[in-house]
Amino acid sequence: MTGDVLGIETPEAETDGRHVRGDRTRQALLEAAFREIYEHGFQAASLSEIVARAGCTKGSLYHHFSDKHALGLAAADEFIGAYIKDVWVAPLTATDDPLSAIRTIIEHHAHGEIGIDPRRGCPFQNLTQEMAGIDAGFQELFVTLFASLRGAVAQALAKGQKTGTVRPDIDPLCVATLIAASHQGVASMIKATQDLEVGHAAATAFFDYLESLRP
Amino acid sequence: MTGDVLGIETPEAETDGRHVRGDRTRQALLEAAFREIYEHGFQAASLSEIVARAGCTKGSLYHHFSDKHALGLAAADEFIGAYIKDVWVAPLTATDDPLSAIRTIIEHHAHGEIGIDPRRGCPFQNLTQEMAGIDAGFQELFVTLFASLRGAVAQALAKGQKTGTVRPDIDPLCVATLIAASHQGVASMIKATQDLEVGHAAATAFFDYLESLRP
DNA sequence: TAAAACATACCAACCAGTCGGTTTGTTTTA
DNA sequence: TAAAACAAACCGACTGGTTGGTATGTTTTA
Repeated sequence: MTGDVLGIETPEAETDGRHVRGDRTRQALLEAAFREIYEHGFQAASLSEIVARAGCTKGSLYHHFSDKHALGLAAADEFIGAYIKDVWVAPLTATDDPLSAIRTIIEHHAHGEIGIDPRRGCPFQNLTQEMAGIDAGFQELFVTLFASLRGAVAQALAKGQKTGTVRPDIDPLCVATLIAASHQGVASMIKATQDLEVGHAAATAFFDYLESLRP
Repeated sequence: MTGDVLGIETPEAETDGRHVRGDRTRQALLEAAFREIYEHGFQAASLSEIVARAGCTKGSLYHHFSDKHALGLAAADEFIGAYIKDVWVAPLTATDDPLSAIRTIIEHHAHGEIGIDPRRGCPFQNLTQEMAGIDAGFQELFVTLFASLRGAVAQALAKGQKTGTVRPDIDPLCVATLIAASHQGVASMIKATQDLEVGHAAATAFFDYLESLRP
C-alpha cells in the first residue's frame, strides 16, 4: 500500500509534470516526518510539528496521507529503504571481496559519513525497537528491509567463497545475520552510552572477527 | 536520586518495619510501571494504567514519586539492574571458563528461561533506544548499567586468559564490547523480524566466534 | 494525635483527526 | 483567446479525548 516509494524509482520519475507543487509538498512532508520521527520516535512525533517543519498545514497533510500511520510508514519506507540500498546492497553486490567491503561500510559509519548521528542511533533500529510488535504495518516493512540487508551480505559472502576471499566452511546466511546484528548492536551501545569509544572498541574486535573469516 | 534501589539490597531490607503497607504500594507501583514501560515504552506509558495495575490511585503514586520520570527511573534501576547482576555478572564472576559461561547465558536467553519475551525485546535495549539522547537521567543510568555488564564480561575474559581458557592475544575489553553489542543486536533483530530463526542463525555464527577465542 | 498513606475531583496542555471554505492550476468551451 | 468549469491543493479553526500533574480531603498506622 506504500508501494510508490520502495527505493526503486526516483520521486520525480512518476510525475507527469502536472501538480508539481503537490509533489513538492508531499516530499516536504515525508522529510519532515522522517526527521521528527528520528528525533522523537513515531508515537511521540507531533503532526503539528511535522506540518510546521514542512511549511504547510494539517489540511495538506491529510490531503496527501490518510493518517499519521500512513505518513510514518511512507517516510520510513522511502528513507530507510534508500539507506539500505545505497549503503549496503549497492557496494556489496559490486565486489568480490565482501569482507573488505563490510569493513569499509563500518568505517564509513564510524567516520560519520553516512549522515547518521551516532548519538541519536540508527533510524532503522530506533523505529524497529519502537514499533515492532505493536504495529503490523511497520512490522511488515521491517521484515522486508531486514531481509534485503541480510540477503545482500549473505550473497556477497557466498560470492566471496567462490572467488576465494572468504573461508569456504562458514555458513553465509548465519554469518551475515551475526554481522548485521553486531552492527545494529554496536549502534545501540553507542547510543546507550553516548560514547564513541564503545564503537572503537567494538570495531577493533569486529575487524579481527572479519579477518578470521578469510581462508 | 534513585540510589535506594541499585540492585544491591533487597526491597525488604531497607524498611524498618514501619509503614509496611506503604512499602508494598511502592513496590507494586514499581512493578506495574516496569511492565507498562516494557509494553508501551516510557513516553507512551500511561500513569492511569500504571495505578490501575498497581491497585492504587494517582494520589498514592505522587506520594511515593515526584513525577513520572522518577518513577520510570526507579523502576528501570530496580529491575534492569537486577537482571544484569543475576544473569550476567554473577555467573561470570564465578567461572574460570568465561566462553562457556557466555554460551550458557545466550542459550538461556534463546530458550526463554530469562523471563524475557524475545518478540518484545530486551527491556534494557528498549528503554535505551527510546530514552538515550533525550533524557540525561536515564542516560546516566544506562552508562552505569552497561559499564557493569561490559566490565563483568571483560574481567571474566581476562581471568580466562590467566587460567588458559581464552586466547592471550585478544583485548578483553574490546571483545567484551563486541560480545555485549552482538547480544543486544541479535535481540533487536529478533524483535524487528518477530522471527526466532534469526536468533538461531546468529547464534550459530556467534558460537563459532566464541570458539575462535580459545587458545 | 500527628504523620504517613491514600482517594477523589479536577485542570491546563496537548493530541490526532475533521471539516467547511479558499486558493491555485488545468481543461473545456465558445 | 478569454471565460467558464472543474478538480487538486491547501488552509486553519475546531472537536472529543487523553495526558501528566495538582489541590484538597479522608483513612490508616504507629
